[in-house]
Amino acid sequence: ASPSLAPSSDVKIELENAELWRRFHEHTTEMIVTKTGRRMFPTLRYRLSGLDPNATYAVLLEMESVSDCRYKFQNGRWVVAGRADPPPLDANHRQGRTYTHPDSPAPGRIWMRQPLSFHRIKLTNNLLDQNAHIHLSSMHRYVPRVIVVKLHEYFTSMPQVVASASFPETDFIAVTAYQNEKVIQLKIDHNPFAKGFRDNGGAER
Amino acid sequence: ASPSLAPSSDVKIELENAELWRRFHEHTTEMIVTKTGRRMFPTLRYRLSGLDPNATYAVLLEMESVSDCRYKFQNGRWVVAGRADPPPLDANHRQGRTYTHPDSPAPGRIWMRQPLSFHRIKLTNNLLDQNAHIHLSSMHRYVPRVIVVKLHEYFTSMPQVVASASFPETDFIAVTAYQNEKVIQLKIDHNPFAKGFRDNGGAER
DNA sequence: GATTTTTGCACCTAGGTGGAAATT
DNA sequence: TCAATTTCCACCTAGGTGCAAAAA
Repeated sequence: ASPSLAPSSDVKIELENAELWRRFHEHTTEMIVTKTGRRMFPTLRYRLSGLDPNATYAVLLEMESVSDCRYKFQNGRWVVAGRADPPPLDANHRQGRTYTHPDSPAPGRIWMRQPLSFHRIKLTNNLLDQNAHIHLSSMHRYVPRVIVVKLHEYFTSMPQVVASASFPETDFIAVTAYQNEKVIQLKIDHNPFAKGFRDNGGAER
Repeated sequence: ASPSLAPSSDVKIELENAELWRRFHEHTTEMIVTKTGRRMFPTLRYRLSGLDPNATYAVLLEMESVSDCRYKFQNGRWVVAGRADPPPLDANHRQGRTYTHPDSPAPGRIWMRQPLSFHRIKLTNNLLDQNAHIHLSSMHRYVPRVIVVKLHEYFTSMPQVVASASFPETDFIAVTAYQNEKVIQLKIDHNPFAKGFRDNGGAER
């Protein structure tokens, strides 16, 4: 139970709130993208272990394209609708799908102390957006990959990827408006910011 | 007007919102300290120039004790009330008066791009507070000092202080409740969060 | 037409104010 | 009694929701 110095191969990444993600995944998760950037719900939360408590790490999140297809929602189901659009490039000629966790860089001890949350991450469909948001194409599928990078005395030698993981239940389709009512209901039921849309259901008061 | 590579001695630190600070200073600035931590108003805002755009820096803020005295507010004035209490030590046996700007470490280019703000800093009188707040003693005087540290390849050699500055107009007395009505009025008039206490003054509704 | 995107909104969460009363 | 501190509060700022209508 006490933390120990482990070789890189023992670095472990776990999805903290996997159960909630599975409830969405069951109905095909949708995430809103907007011009100004929209947070994800559920939030991506991971637990790290096996890091060197005193070494310095950065943690990245990358949105990986899951298929070569474009999708549409038809007759209550998501179906393929042709080949994927080519990934658009931003002003810096990059795909802009990588996000650095704001606590980076930090010692392993800090990363392992408590689950790390990507709640501040924002998804956008606006290529001109410069606010470090993640650029995605609507109606395309993605899966988040978390990447742990060890920094060797910062810049003296190349950073080294010591672990990376993507969880199938966190796969989602980017949309500009929700398509599936079941997904909407799960968002309303579980996201505190959507409380205003909940039925009060019971005989309270 | 174009940024240039300057030797450390040309690093410049300016107080961004000096005029507002002077209006408070005129009446002796007071800052509230609480158990849970209270923000400062006015906010400390500085402008940096003359850094190496590509070198890595951290920016710190330290609260320096200004006098050996304890103060009290009597007959509408701040007067000396004996010798200062010894600075209490926190659980880590440190005075806990240094705050690292959350953007640290970052390249000089980033620090110079826009004024840097310490609006998230919180003052506390609670020694058990572990939330990286600044510990101060009520009824004592302090002046904030901003310190720019150059990080040489992170940990390979000692960090080097390349500049530091404290501005007399940012001097203040820590209090648990405001003493001077003029200071209260300036806070209410200028802090957006205190808008609820403003007289609507005009003939509006 | 039909589908996809944008905009403005009421309704929330989250948390920063000084006042006033209670406490130390 | 007095001075200093703590607690709770109404009233704000700031910004995250899905909805509905409008626009593309």
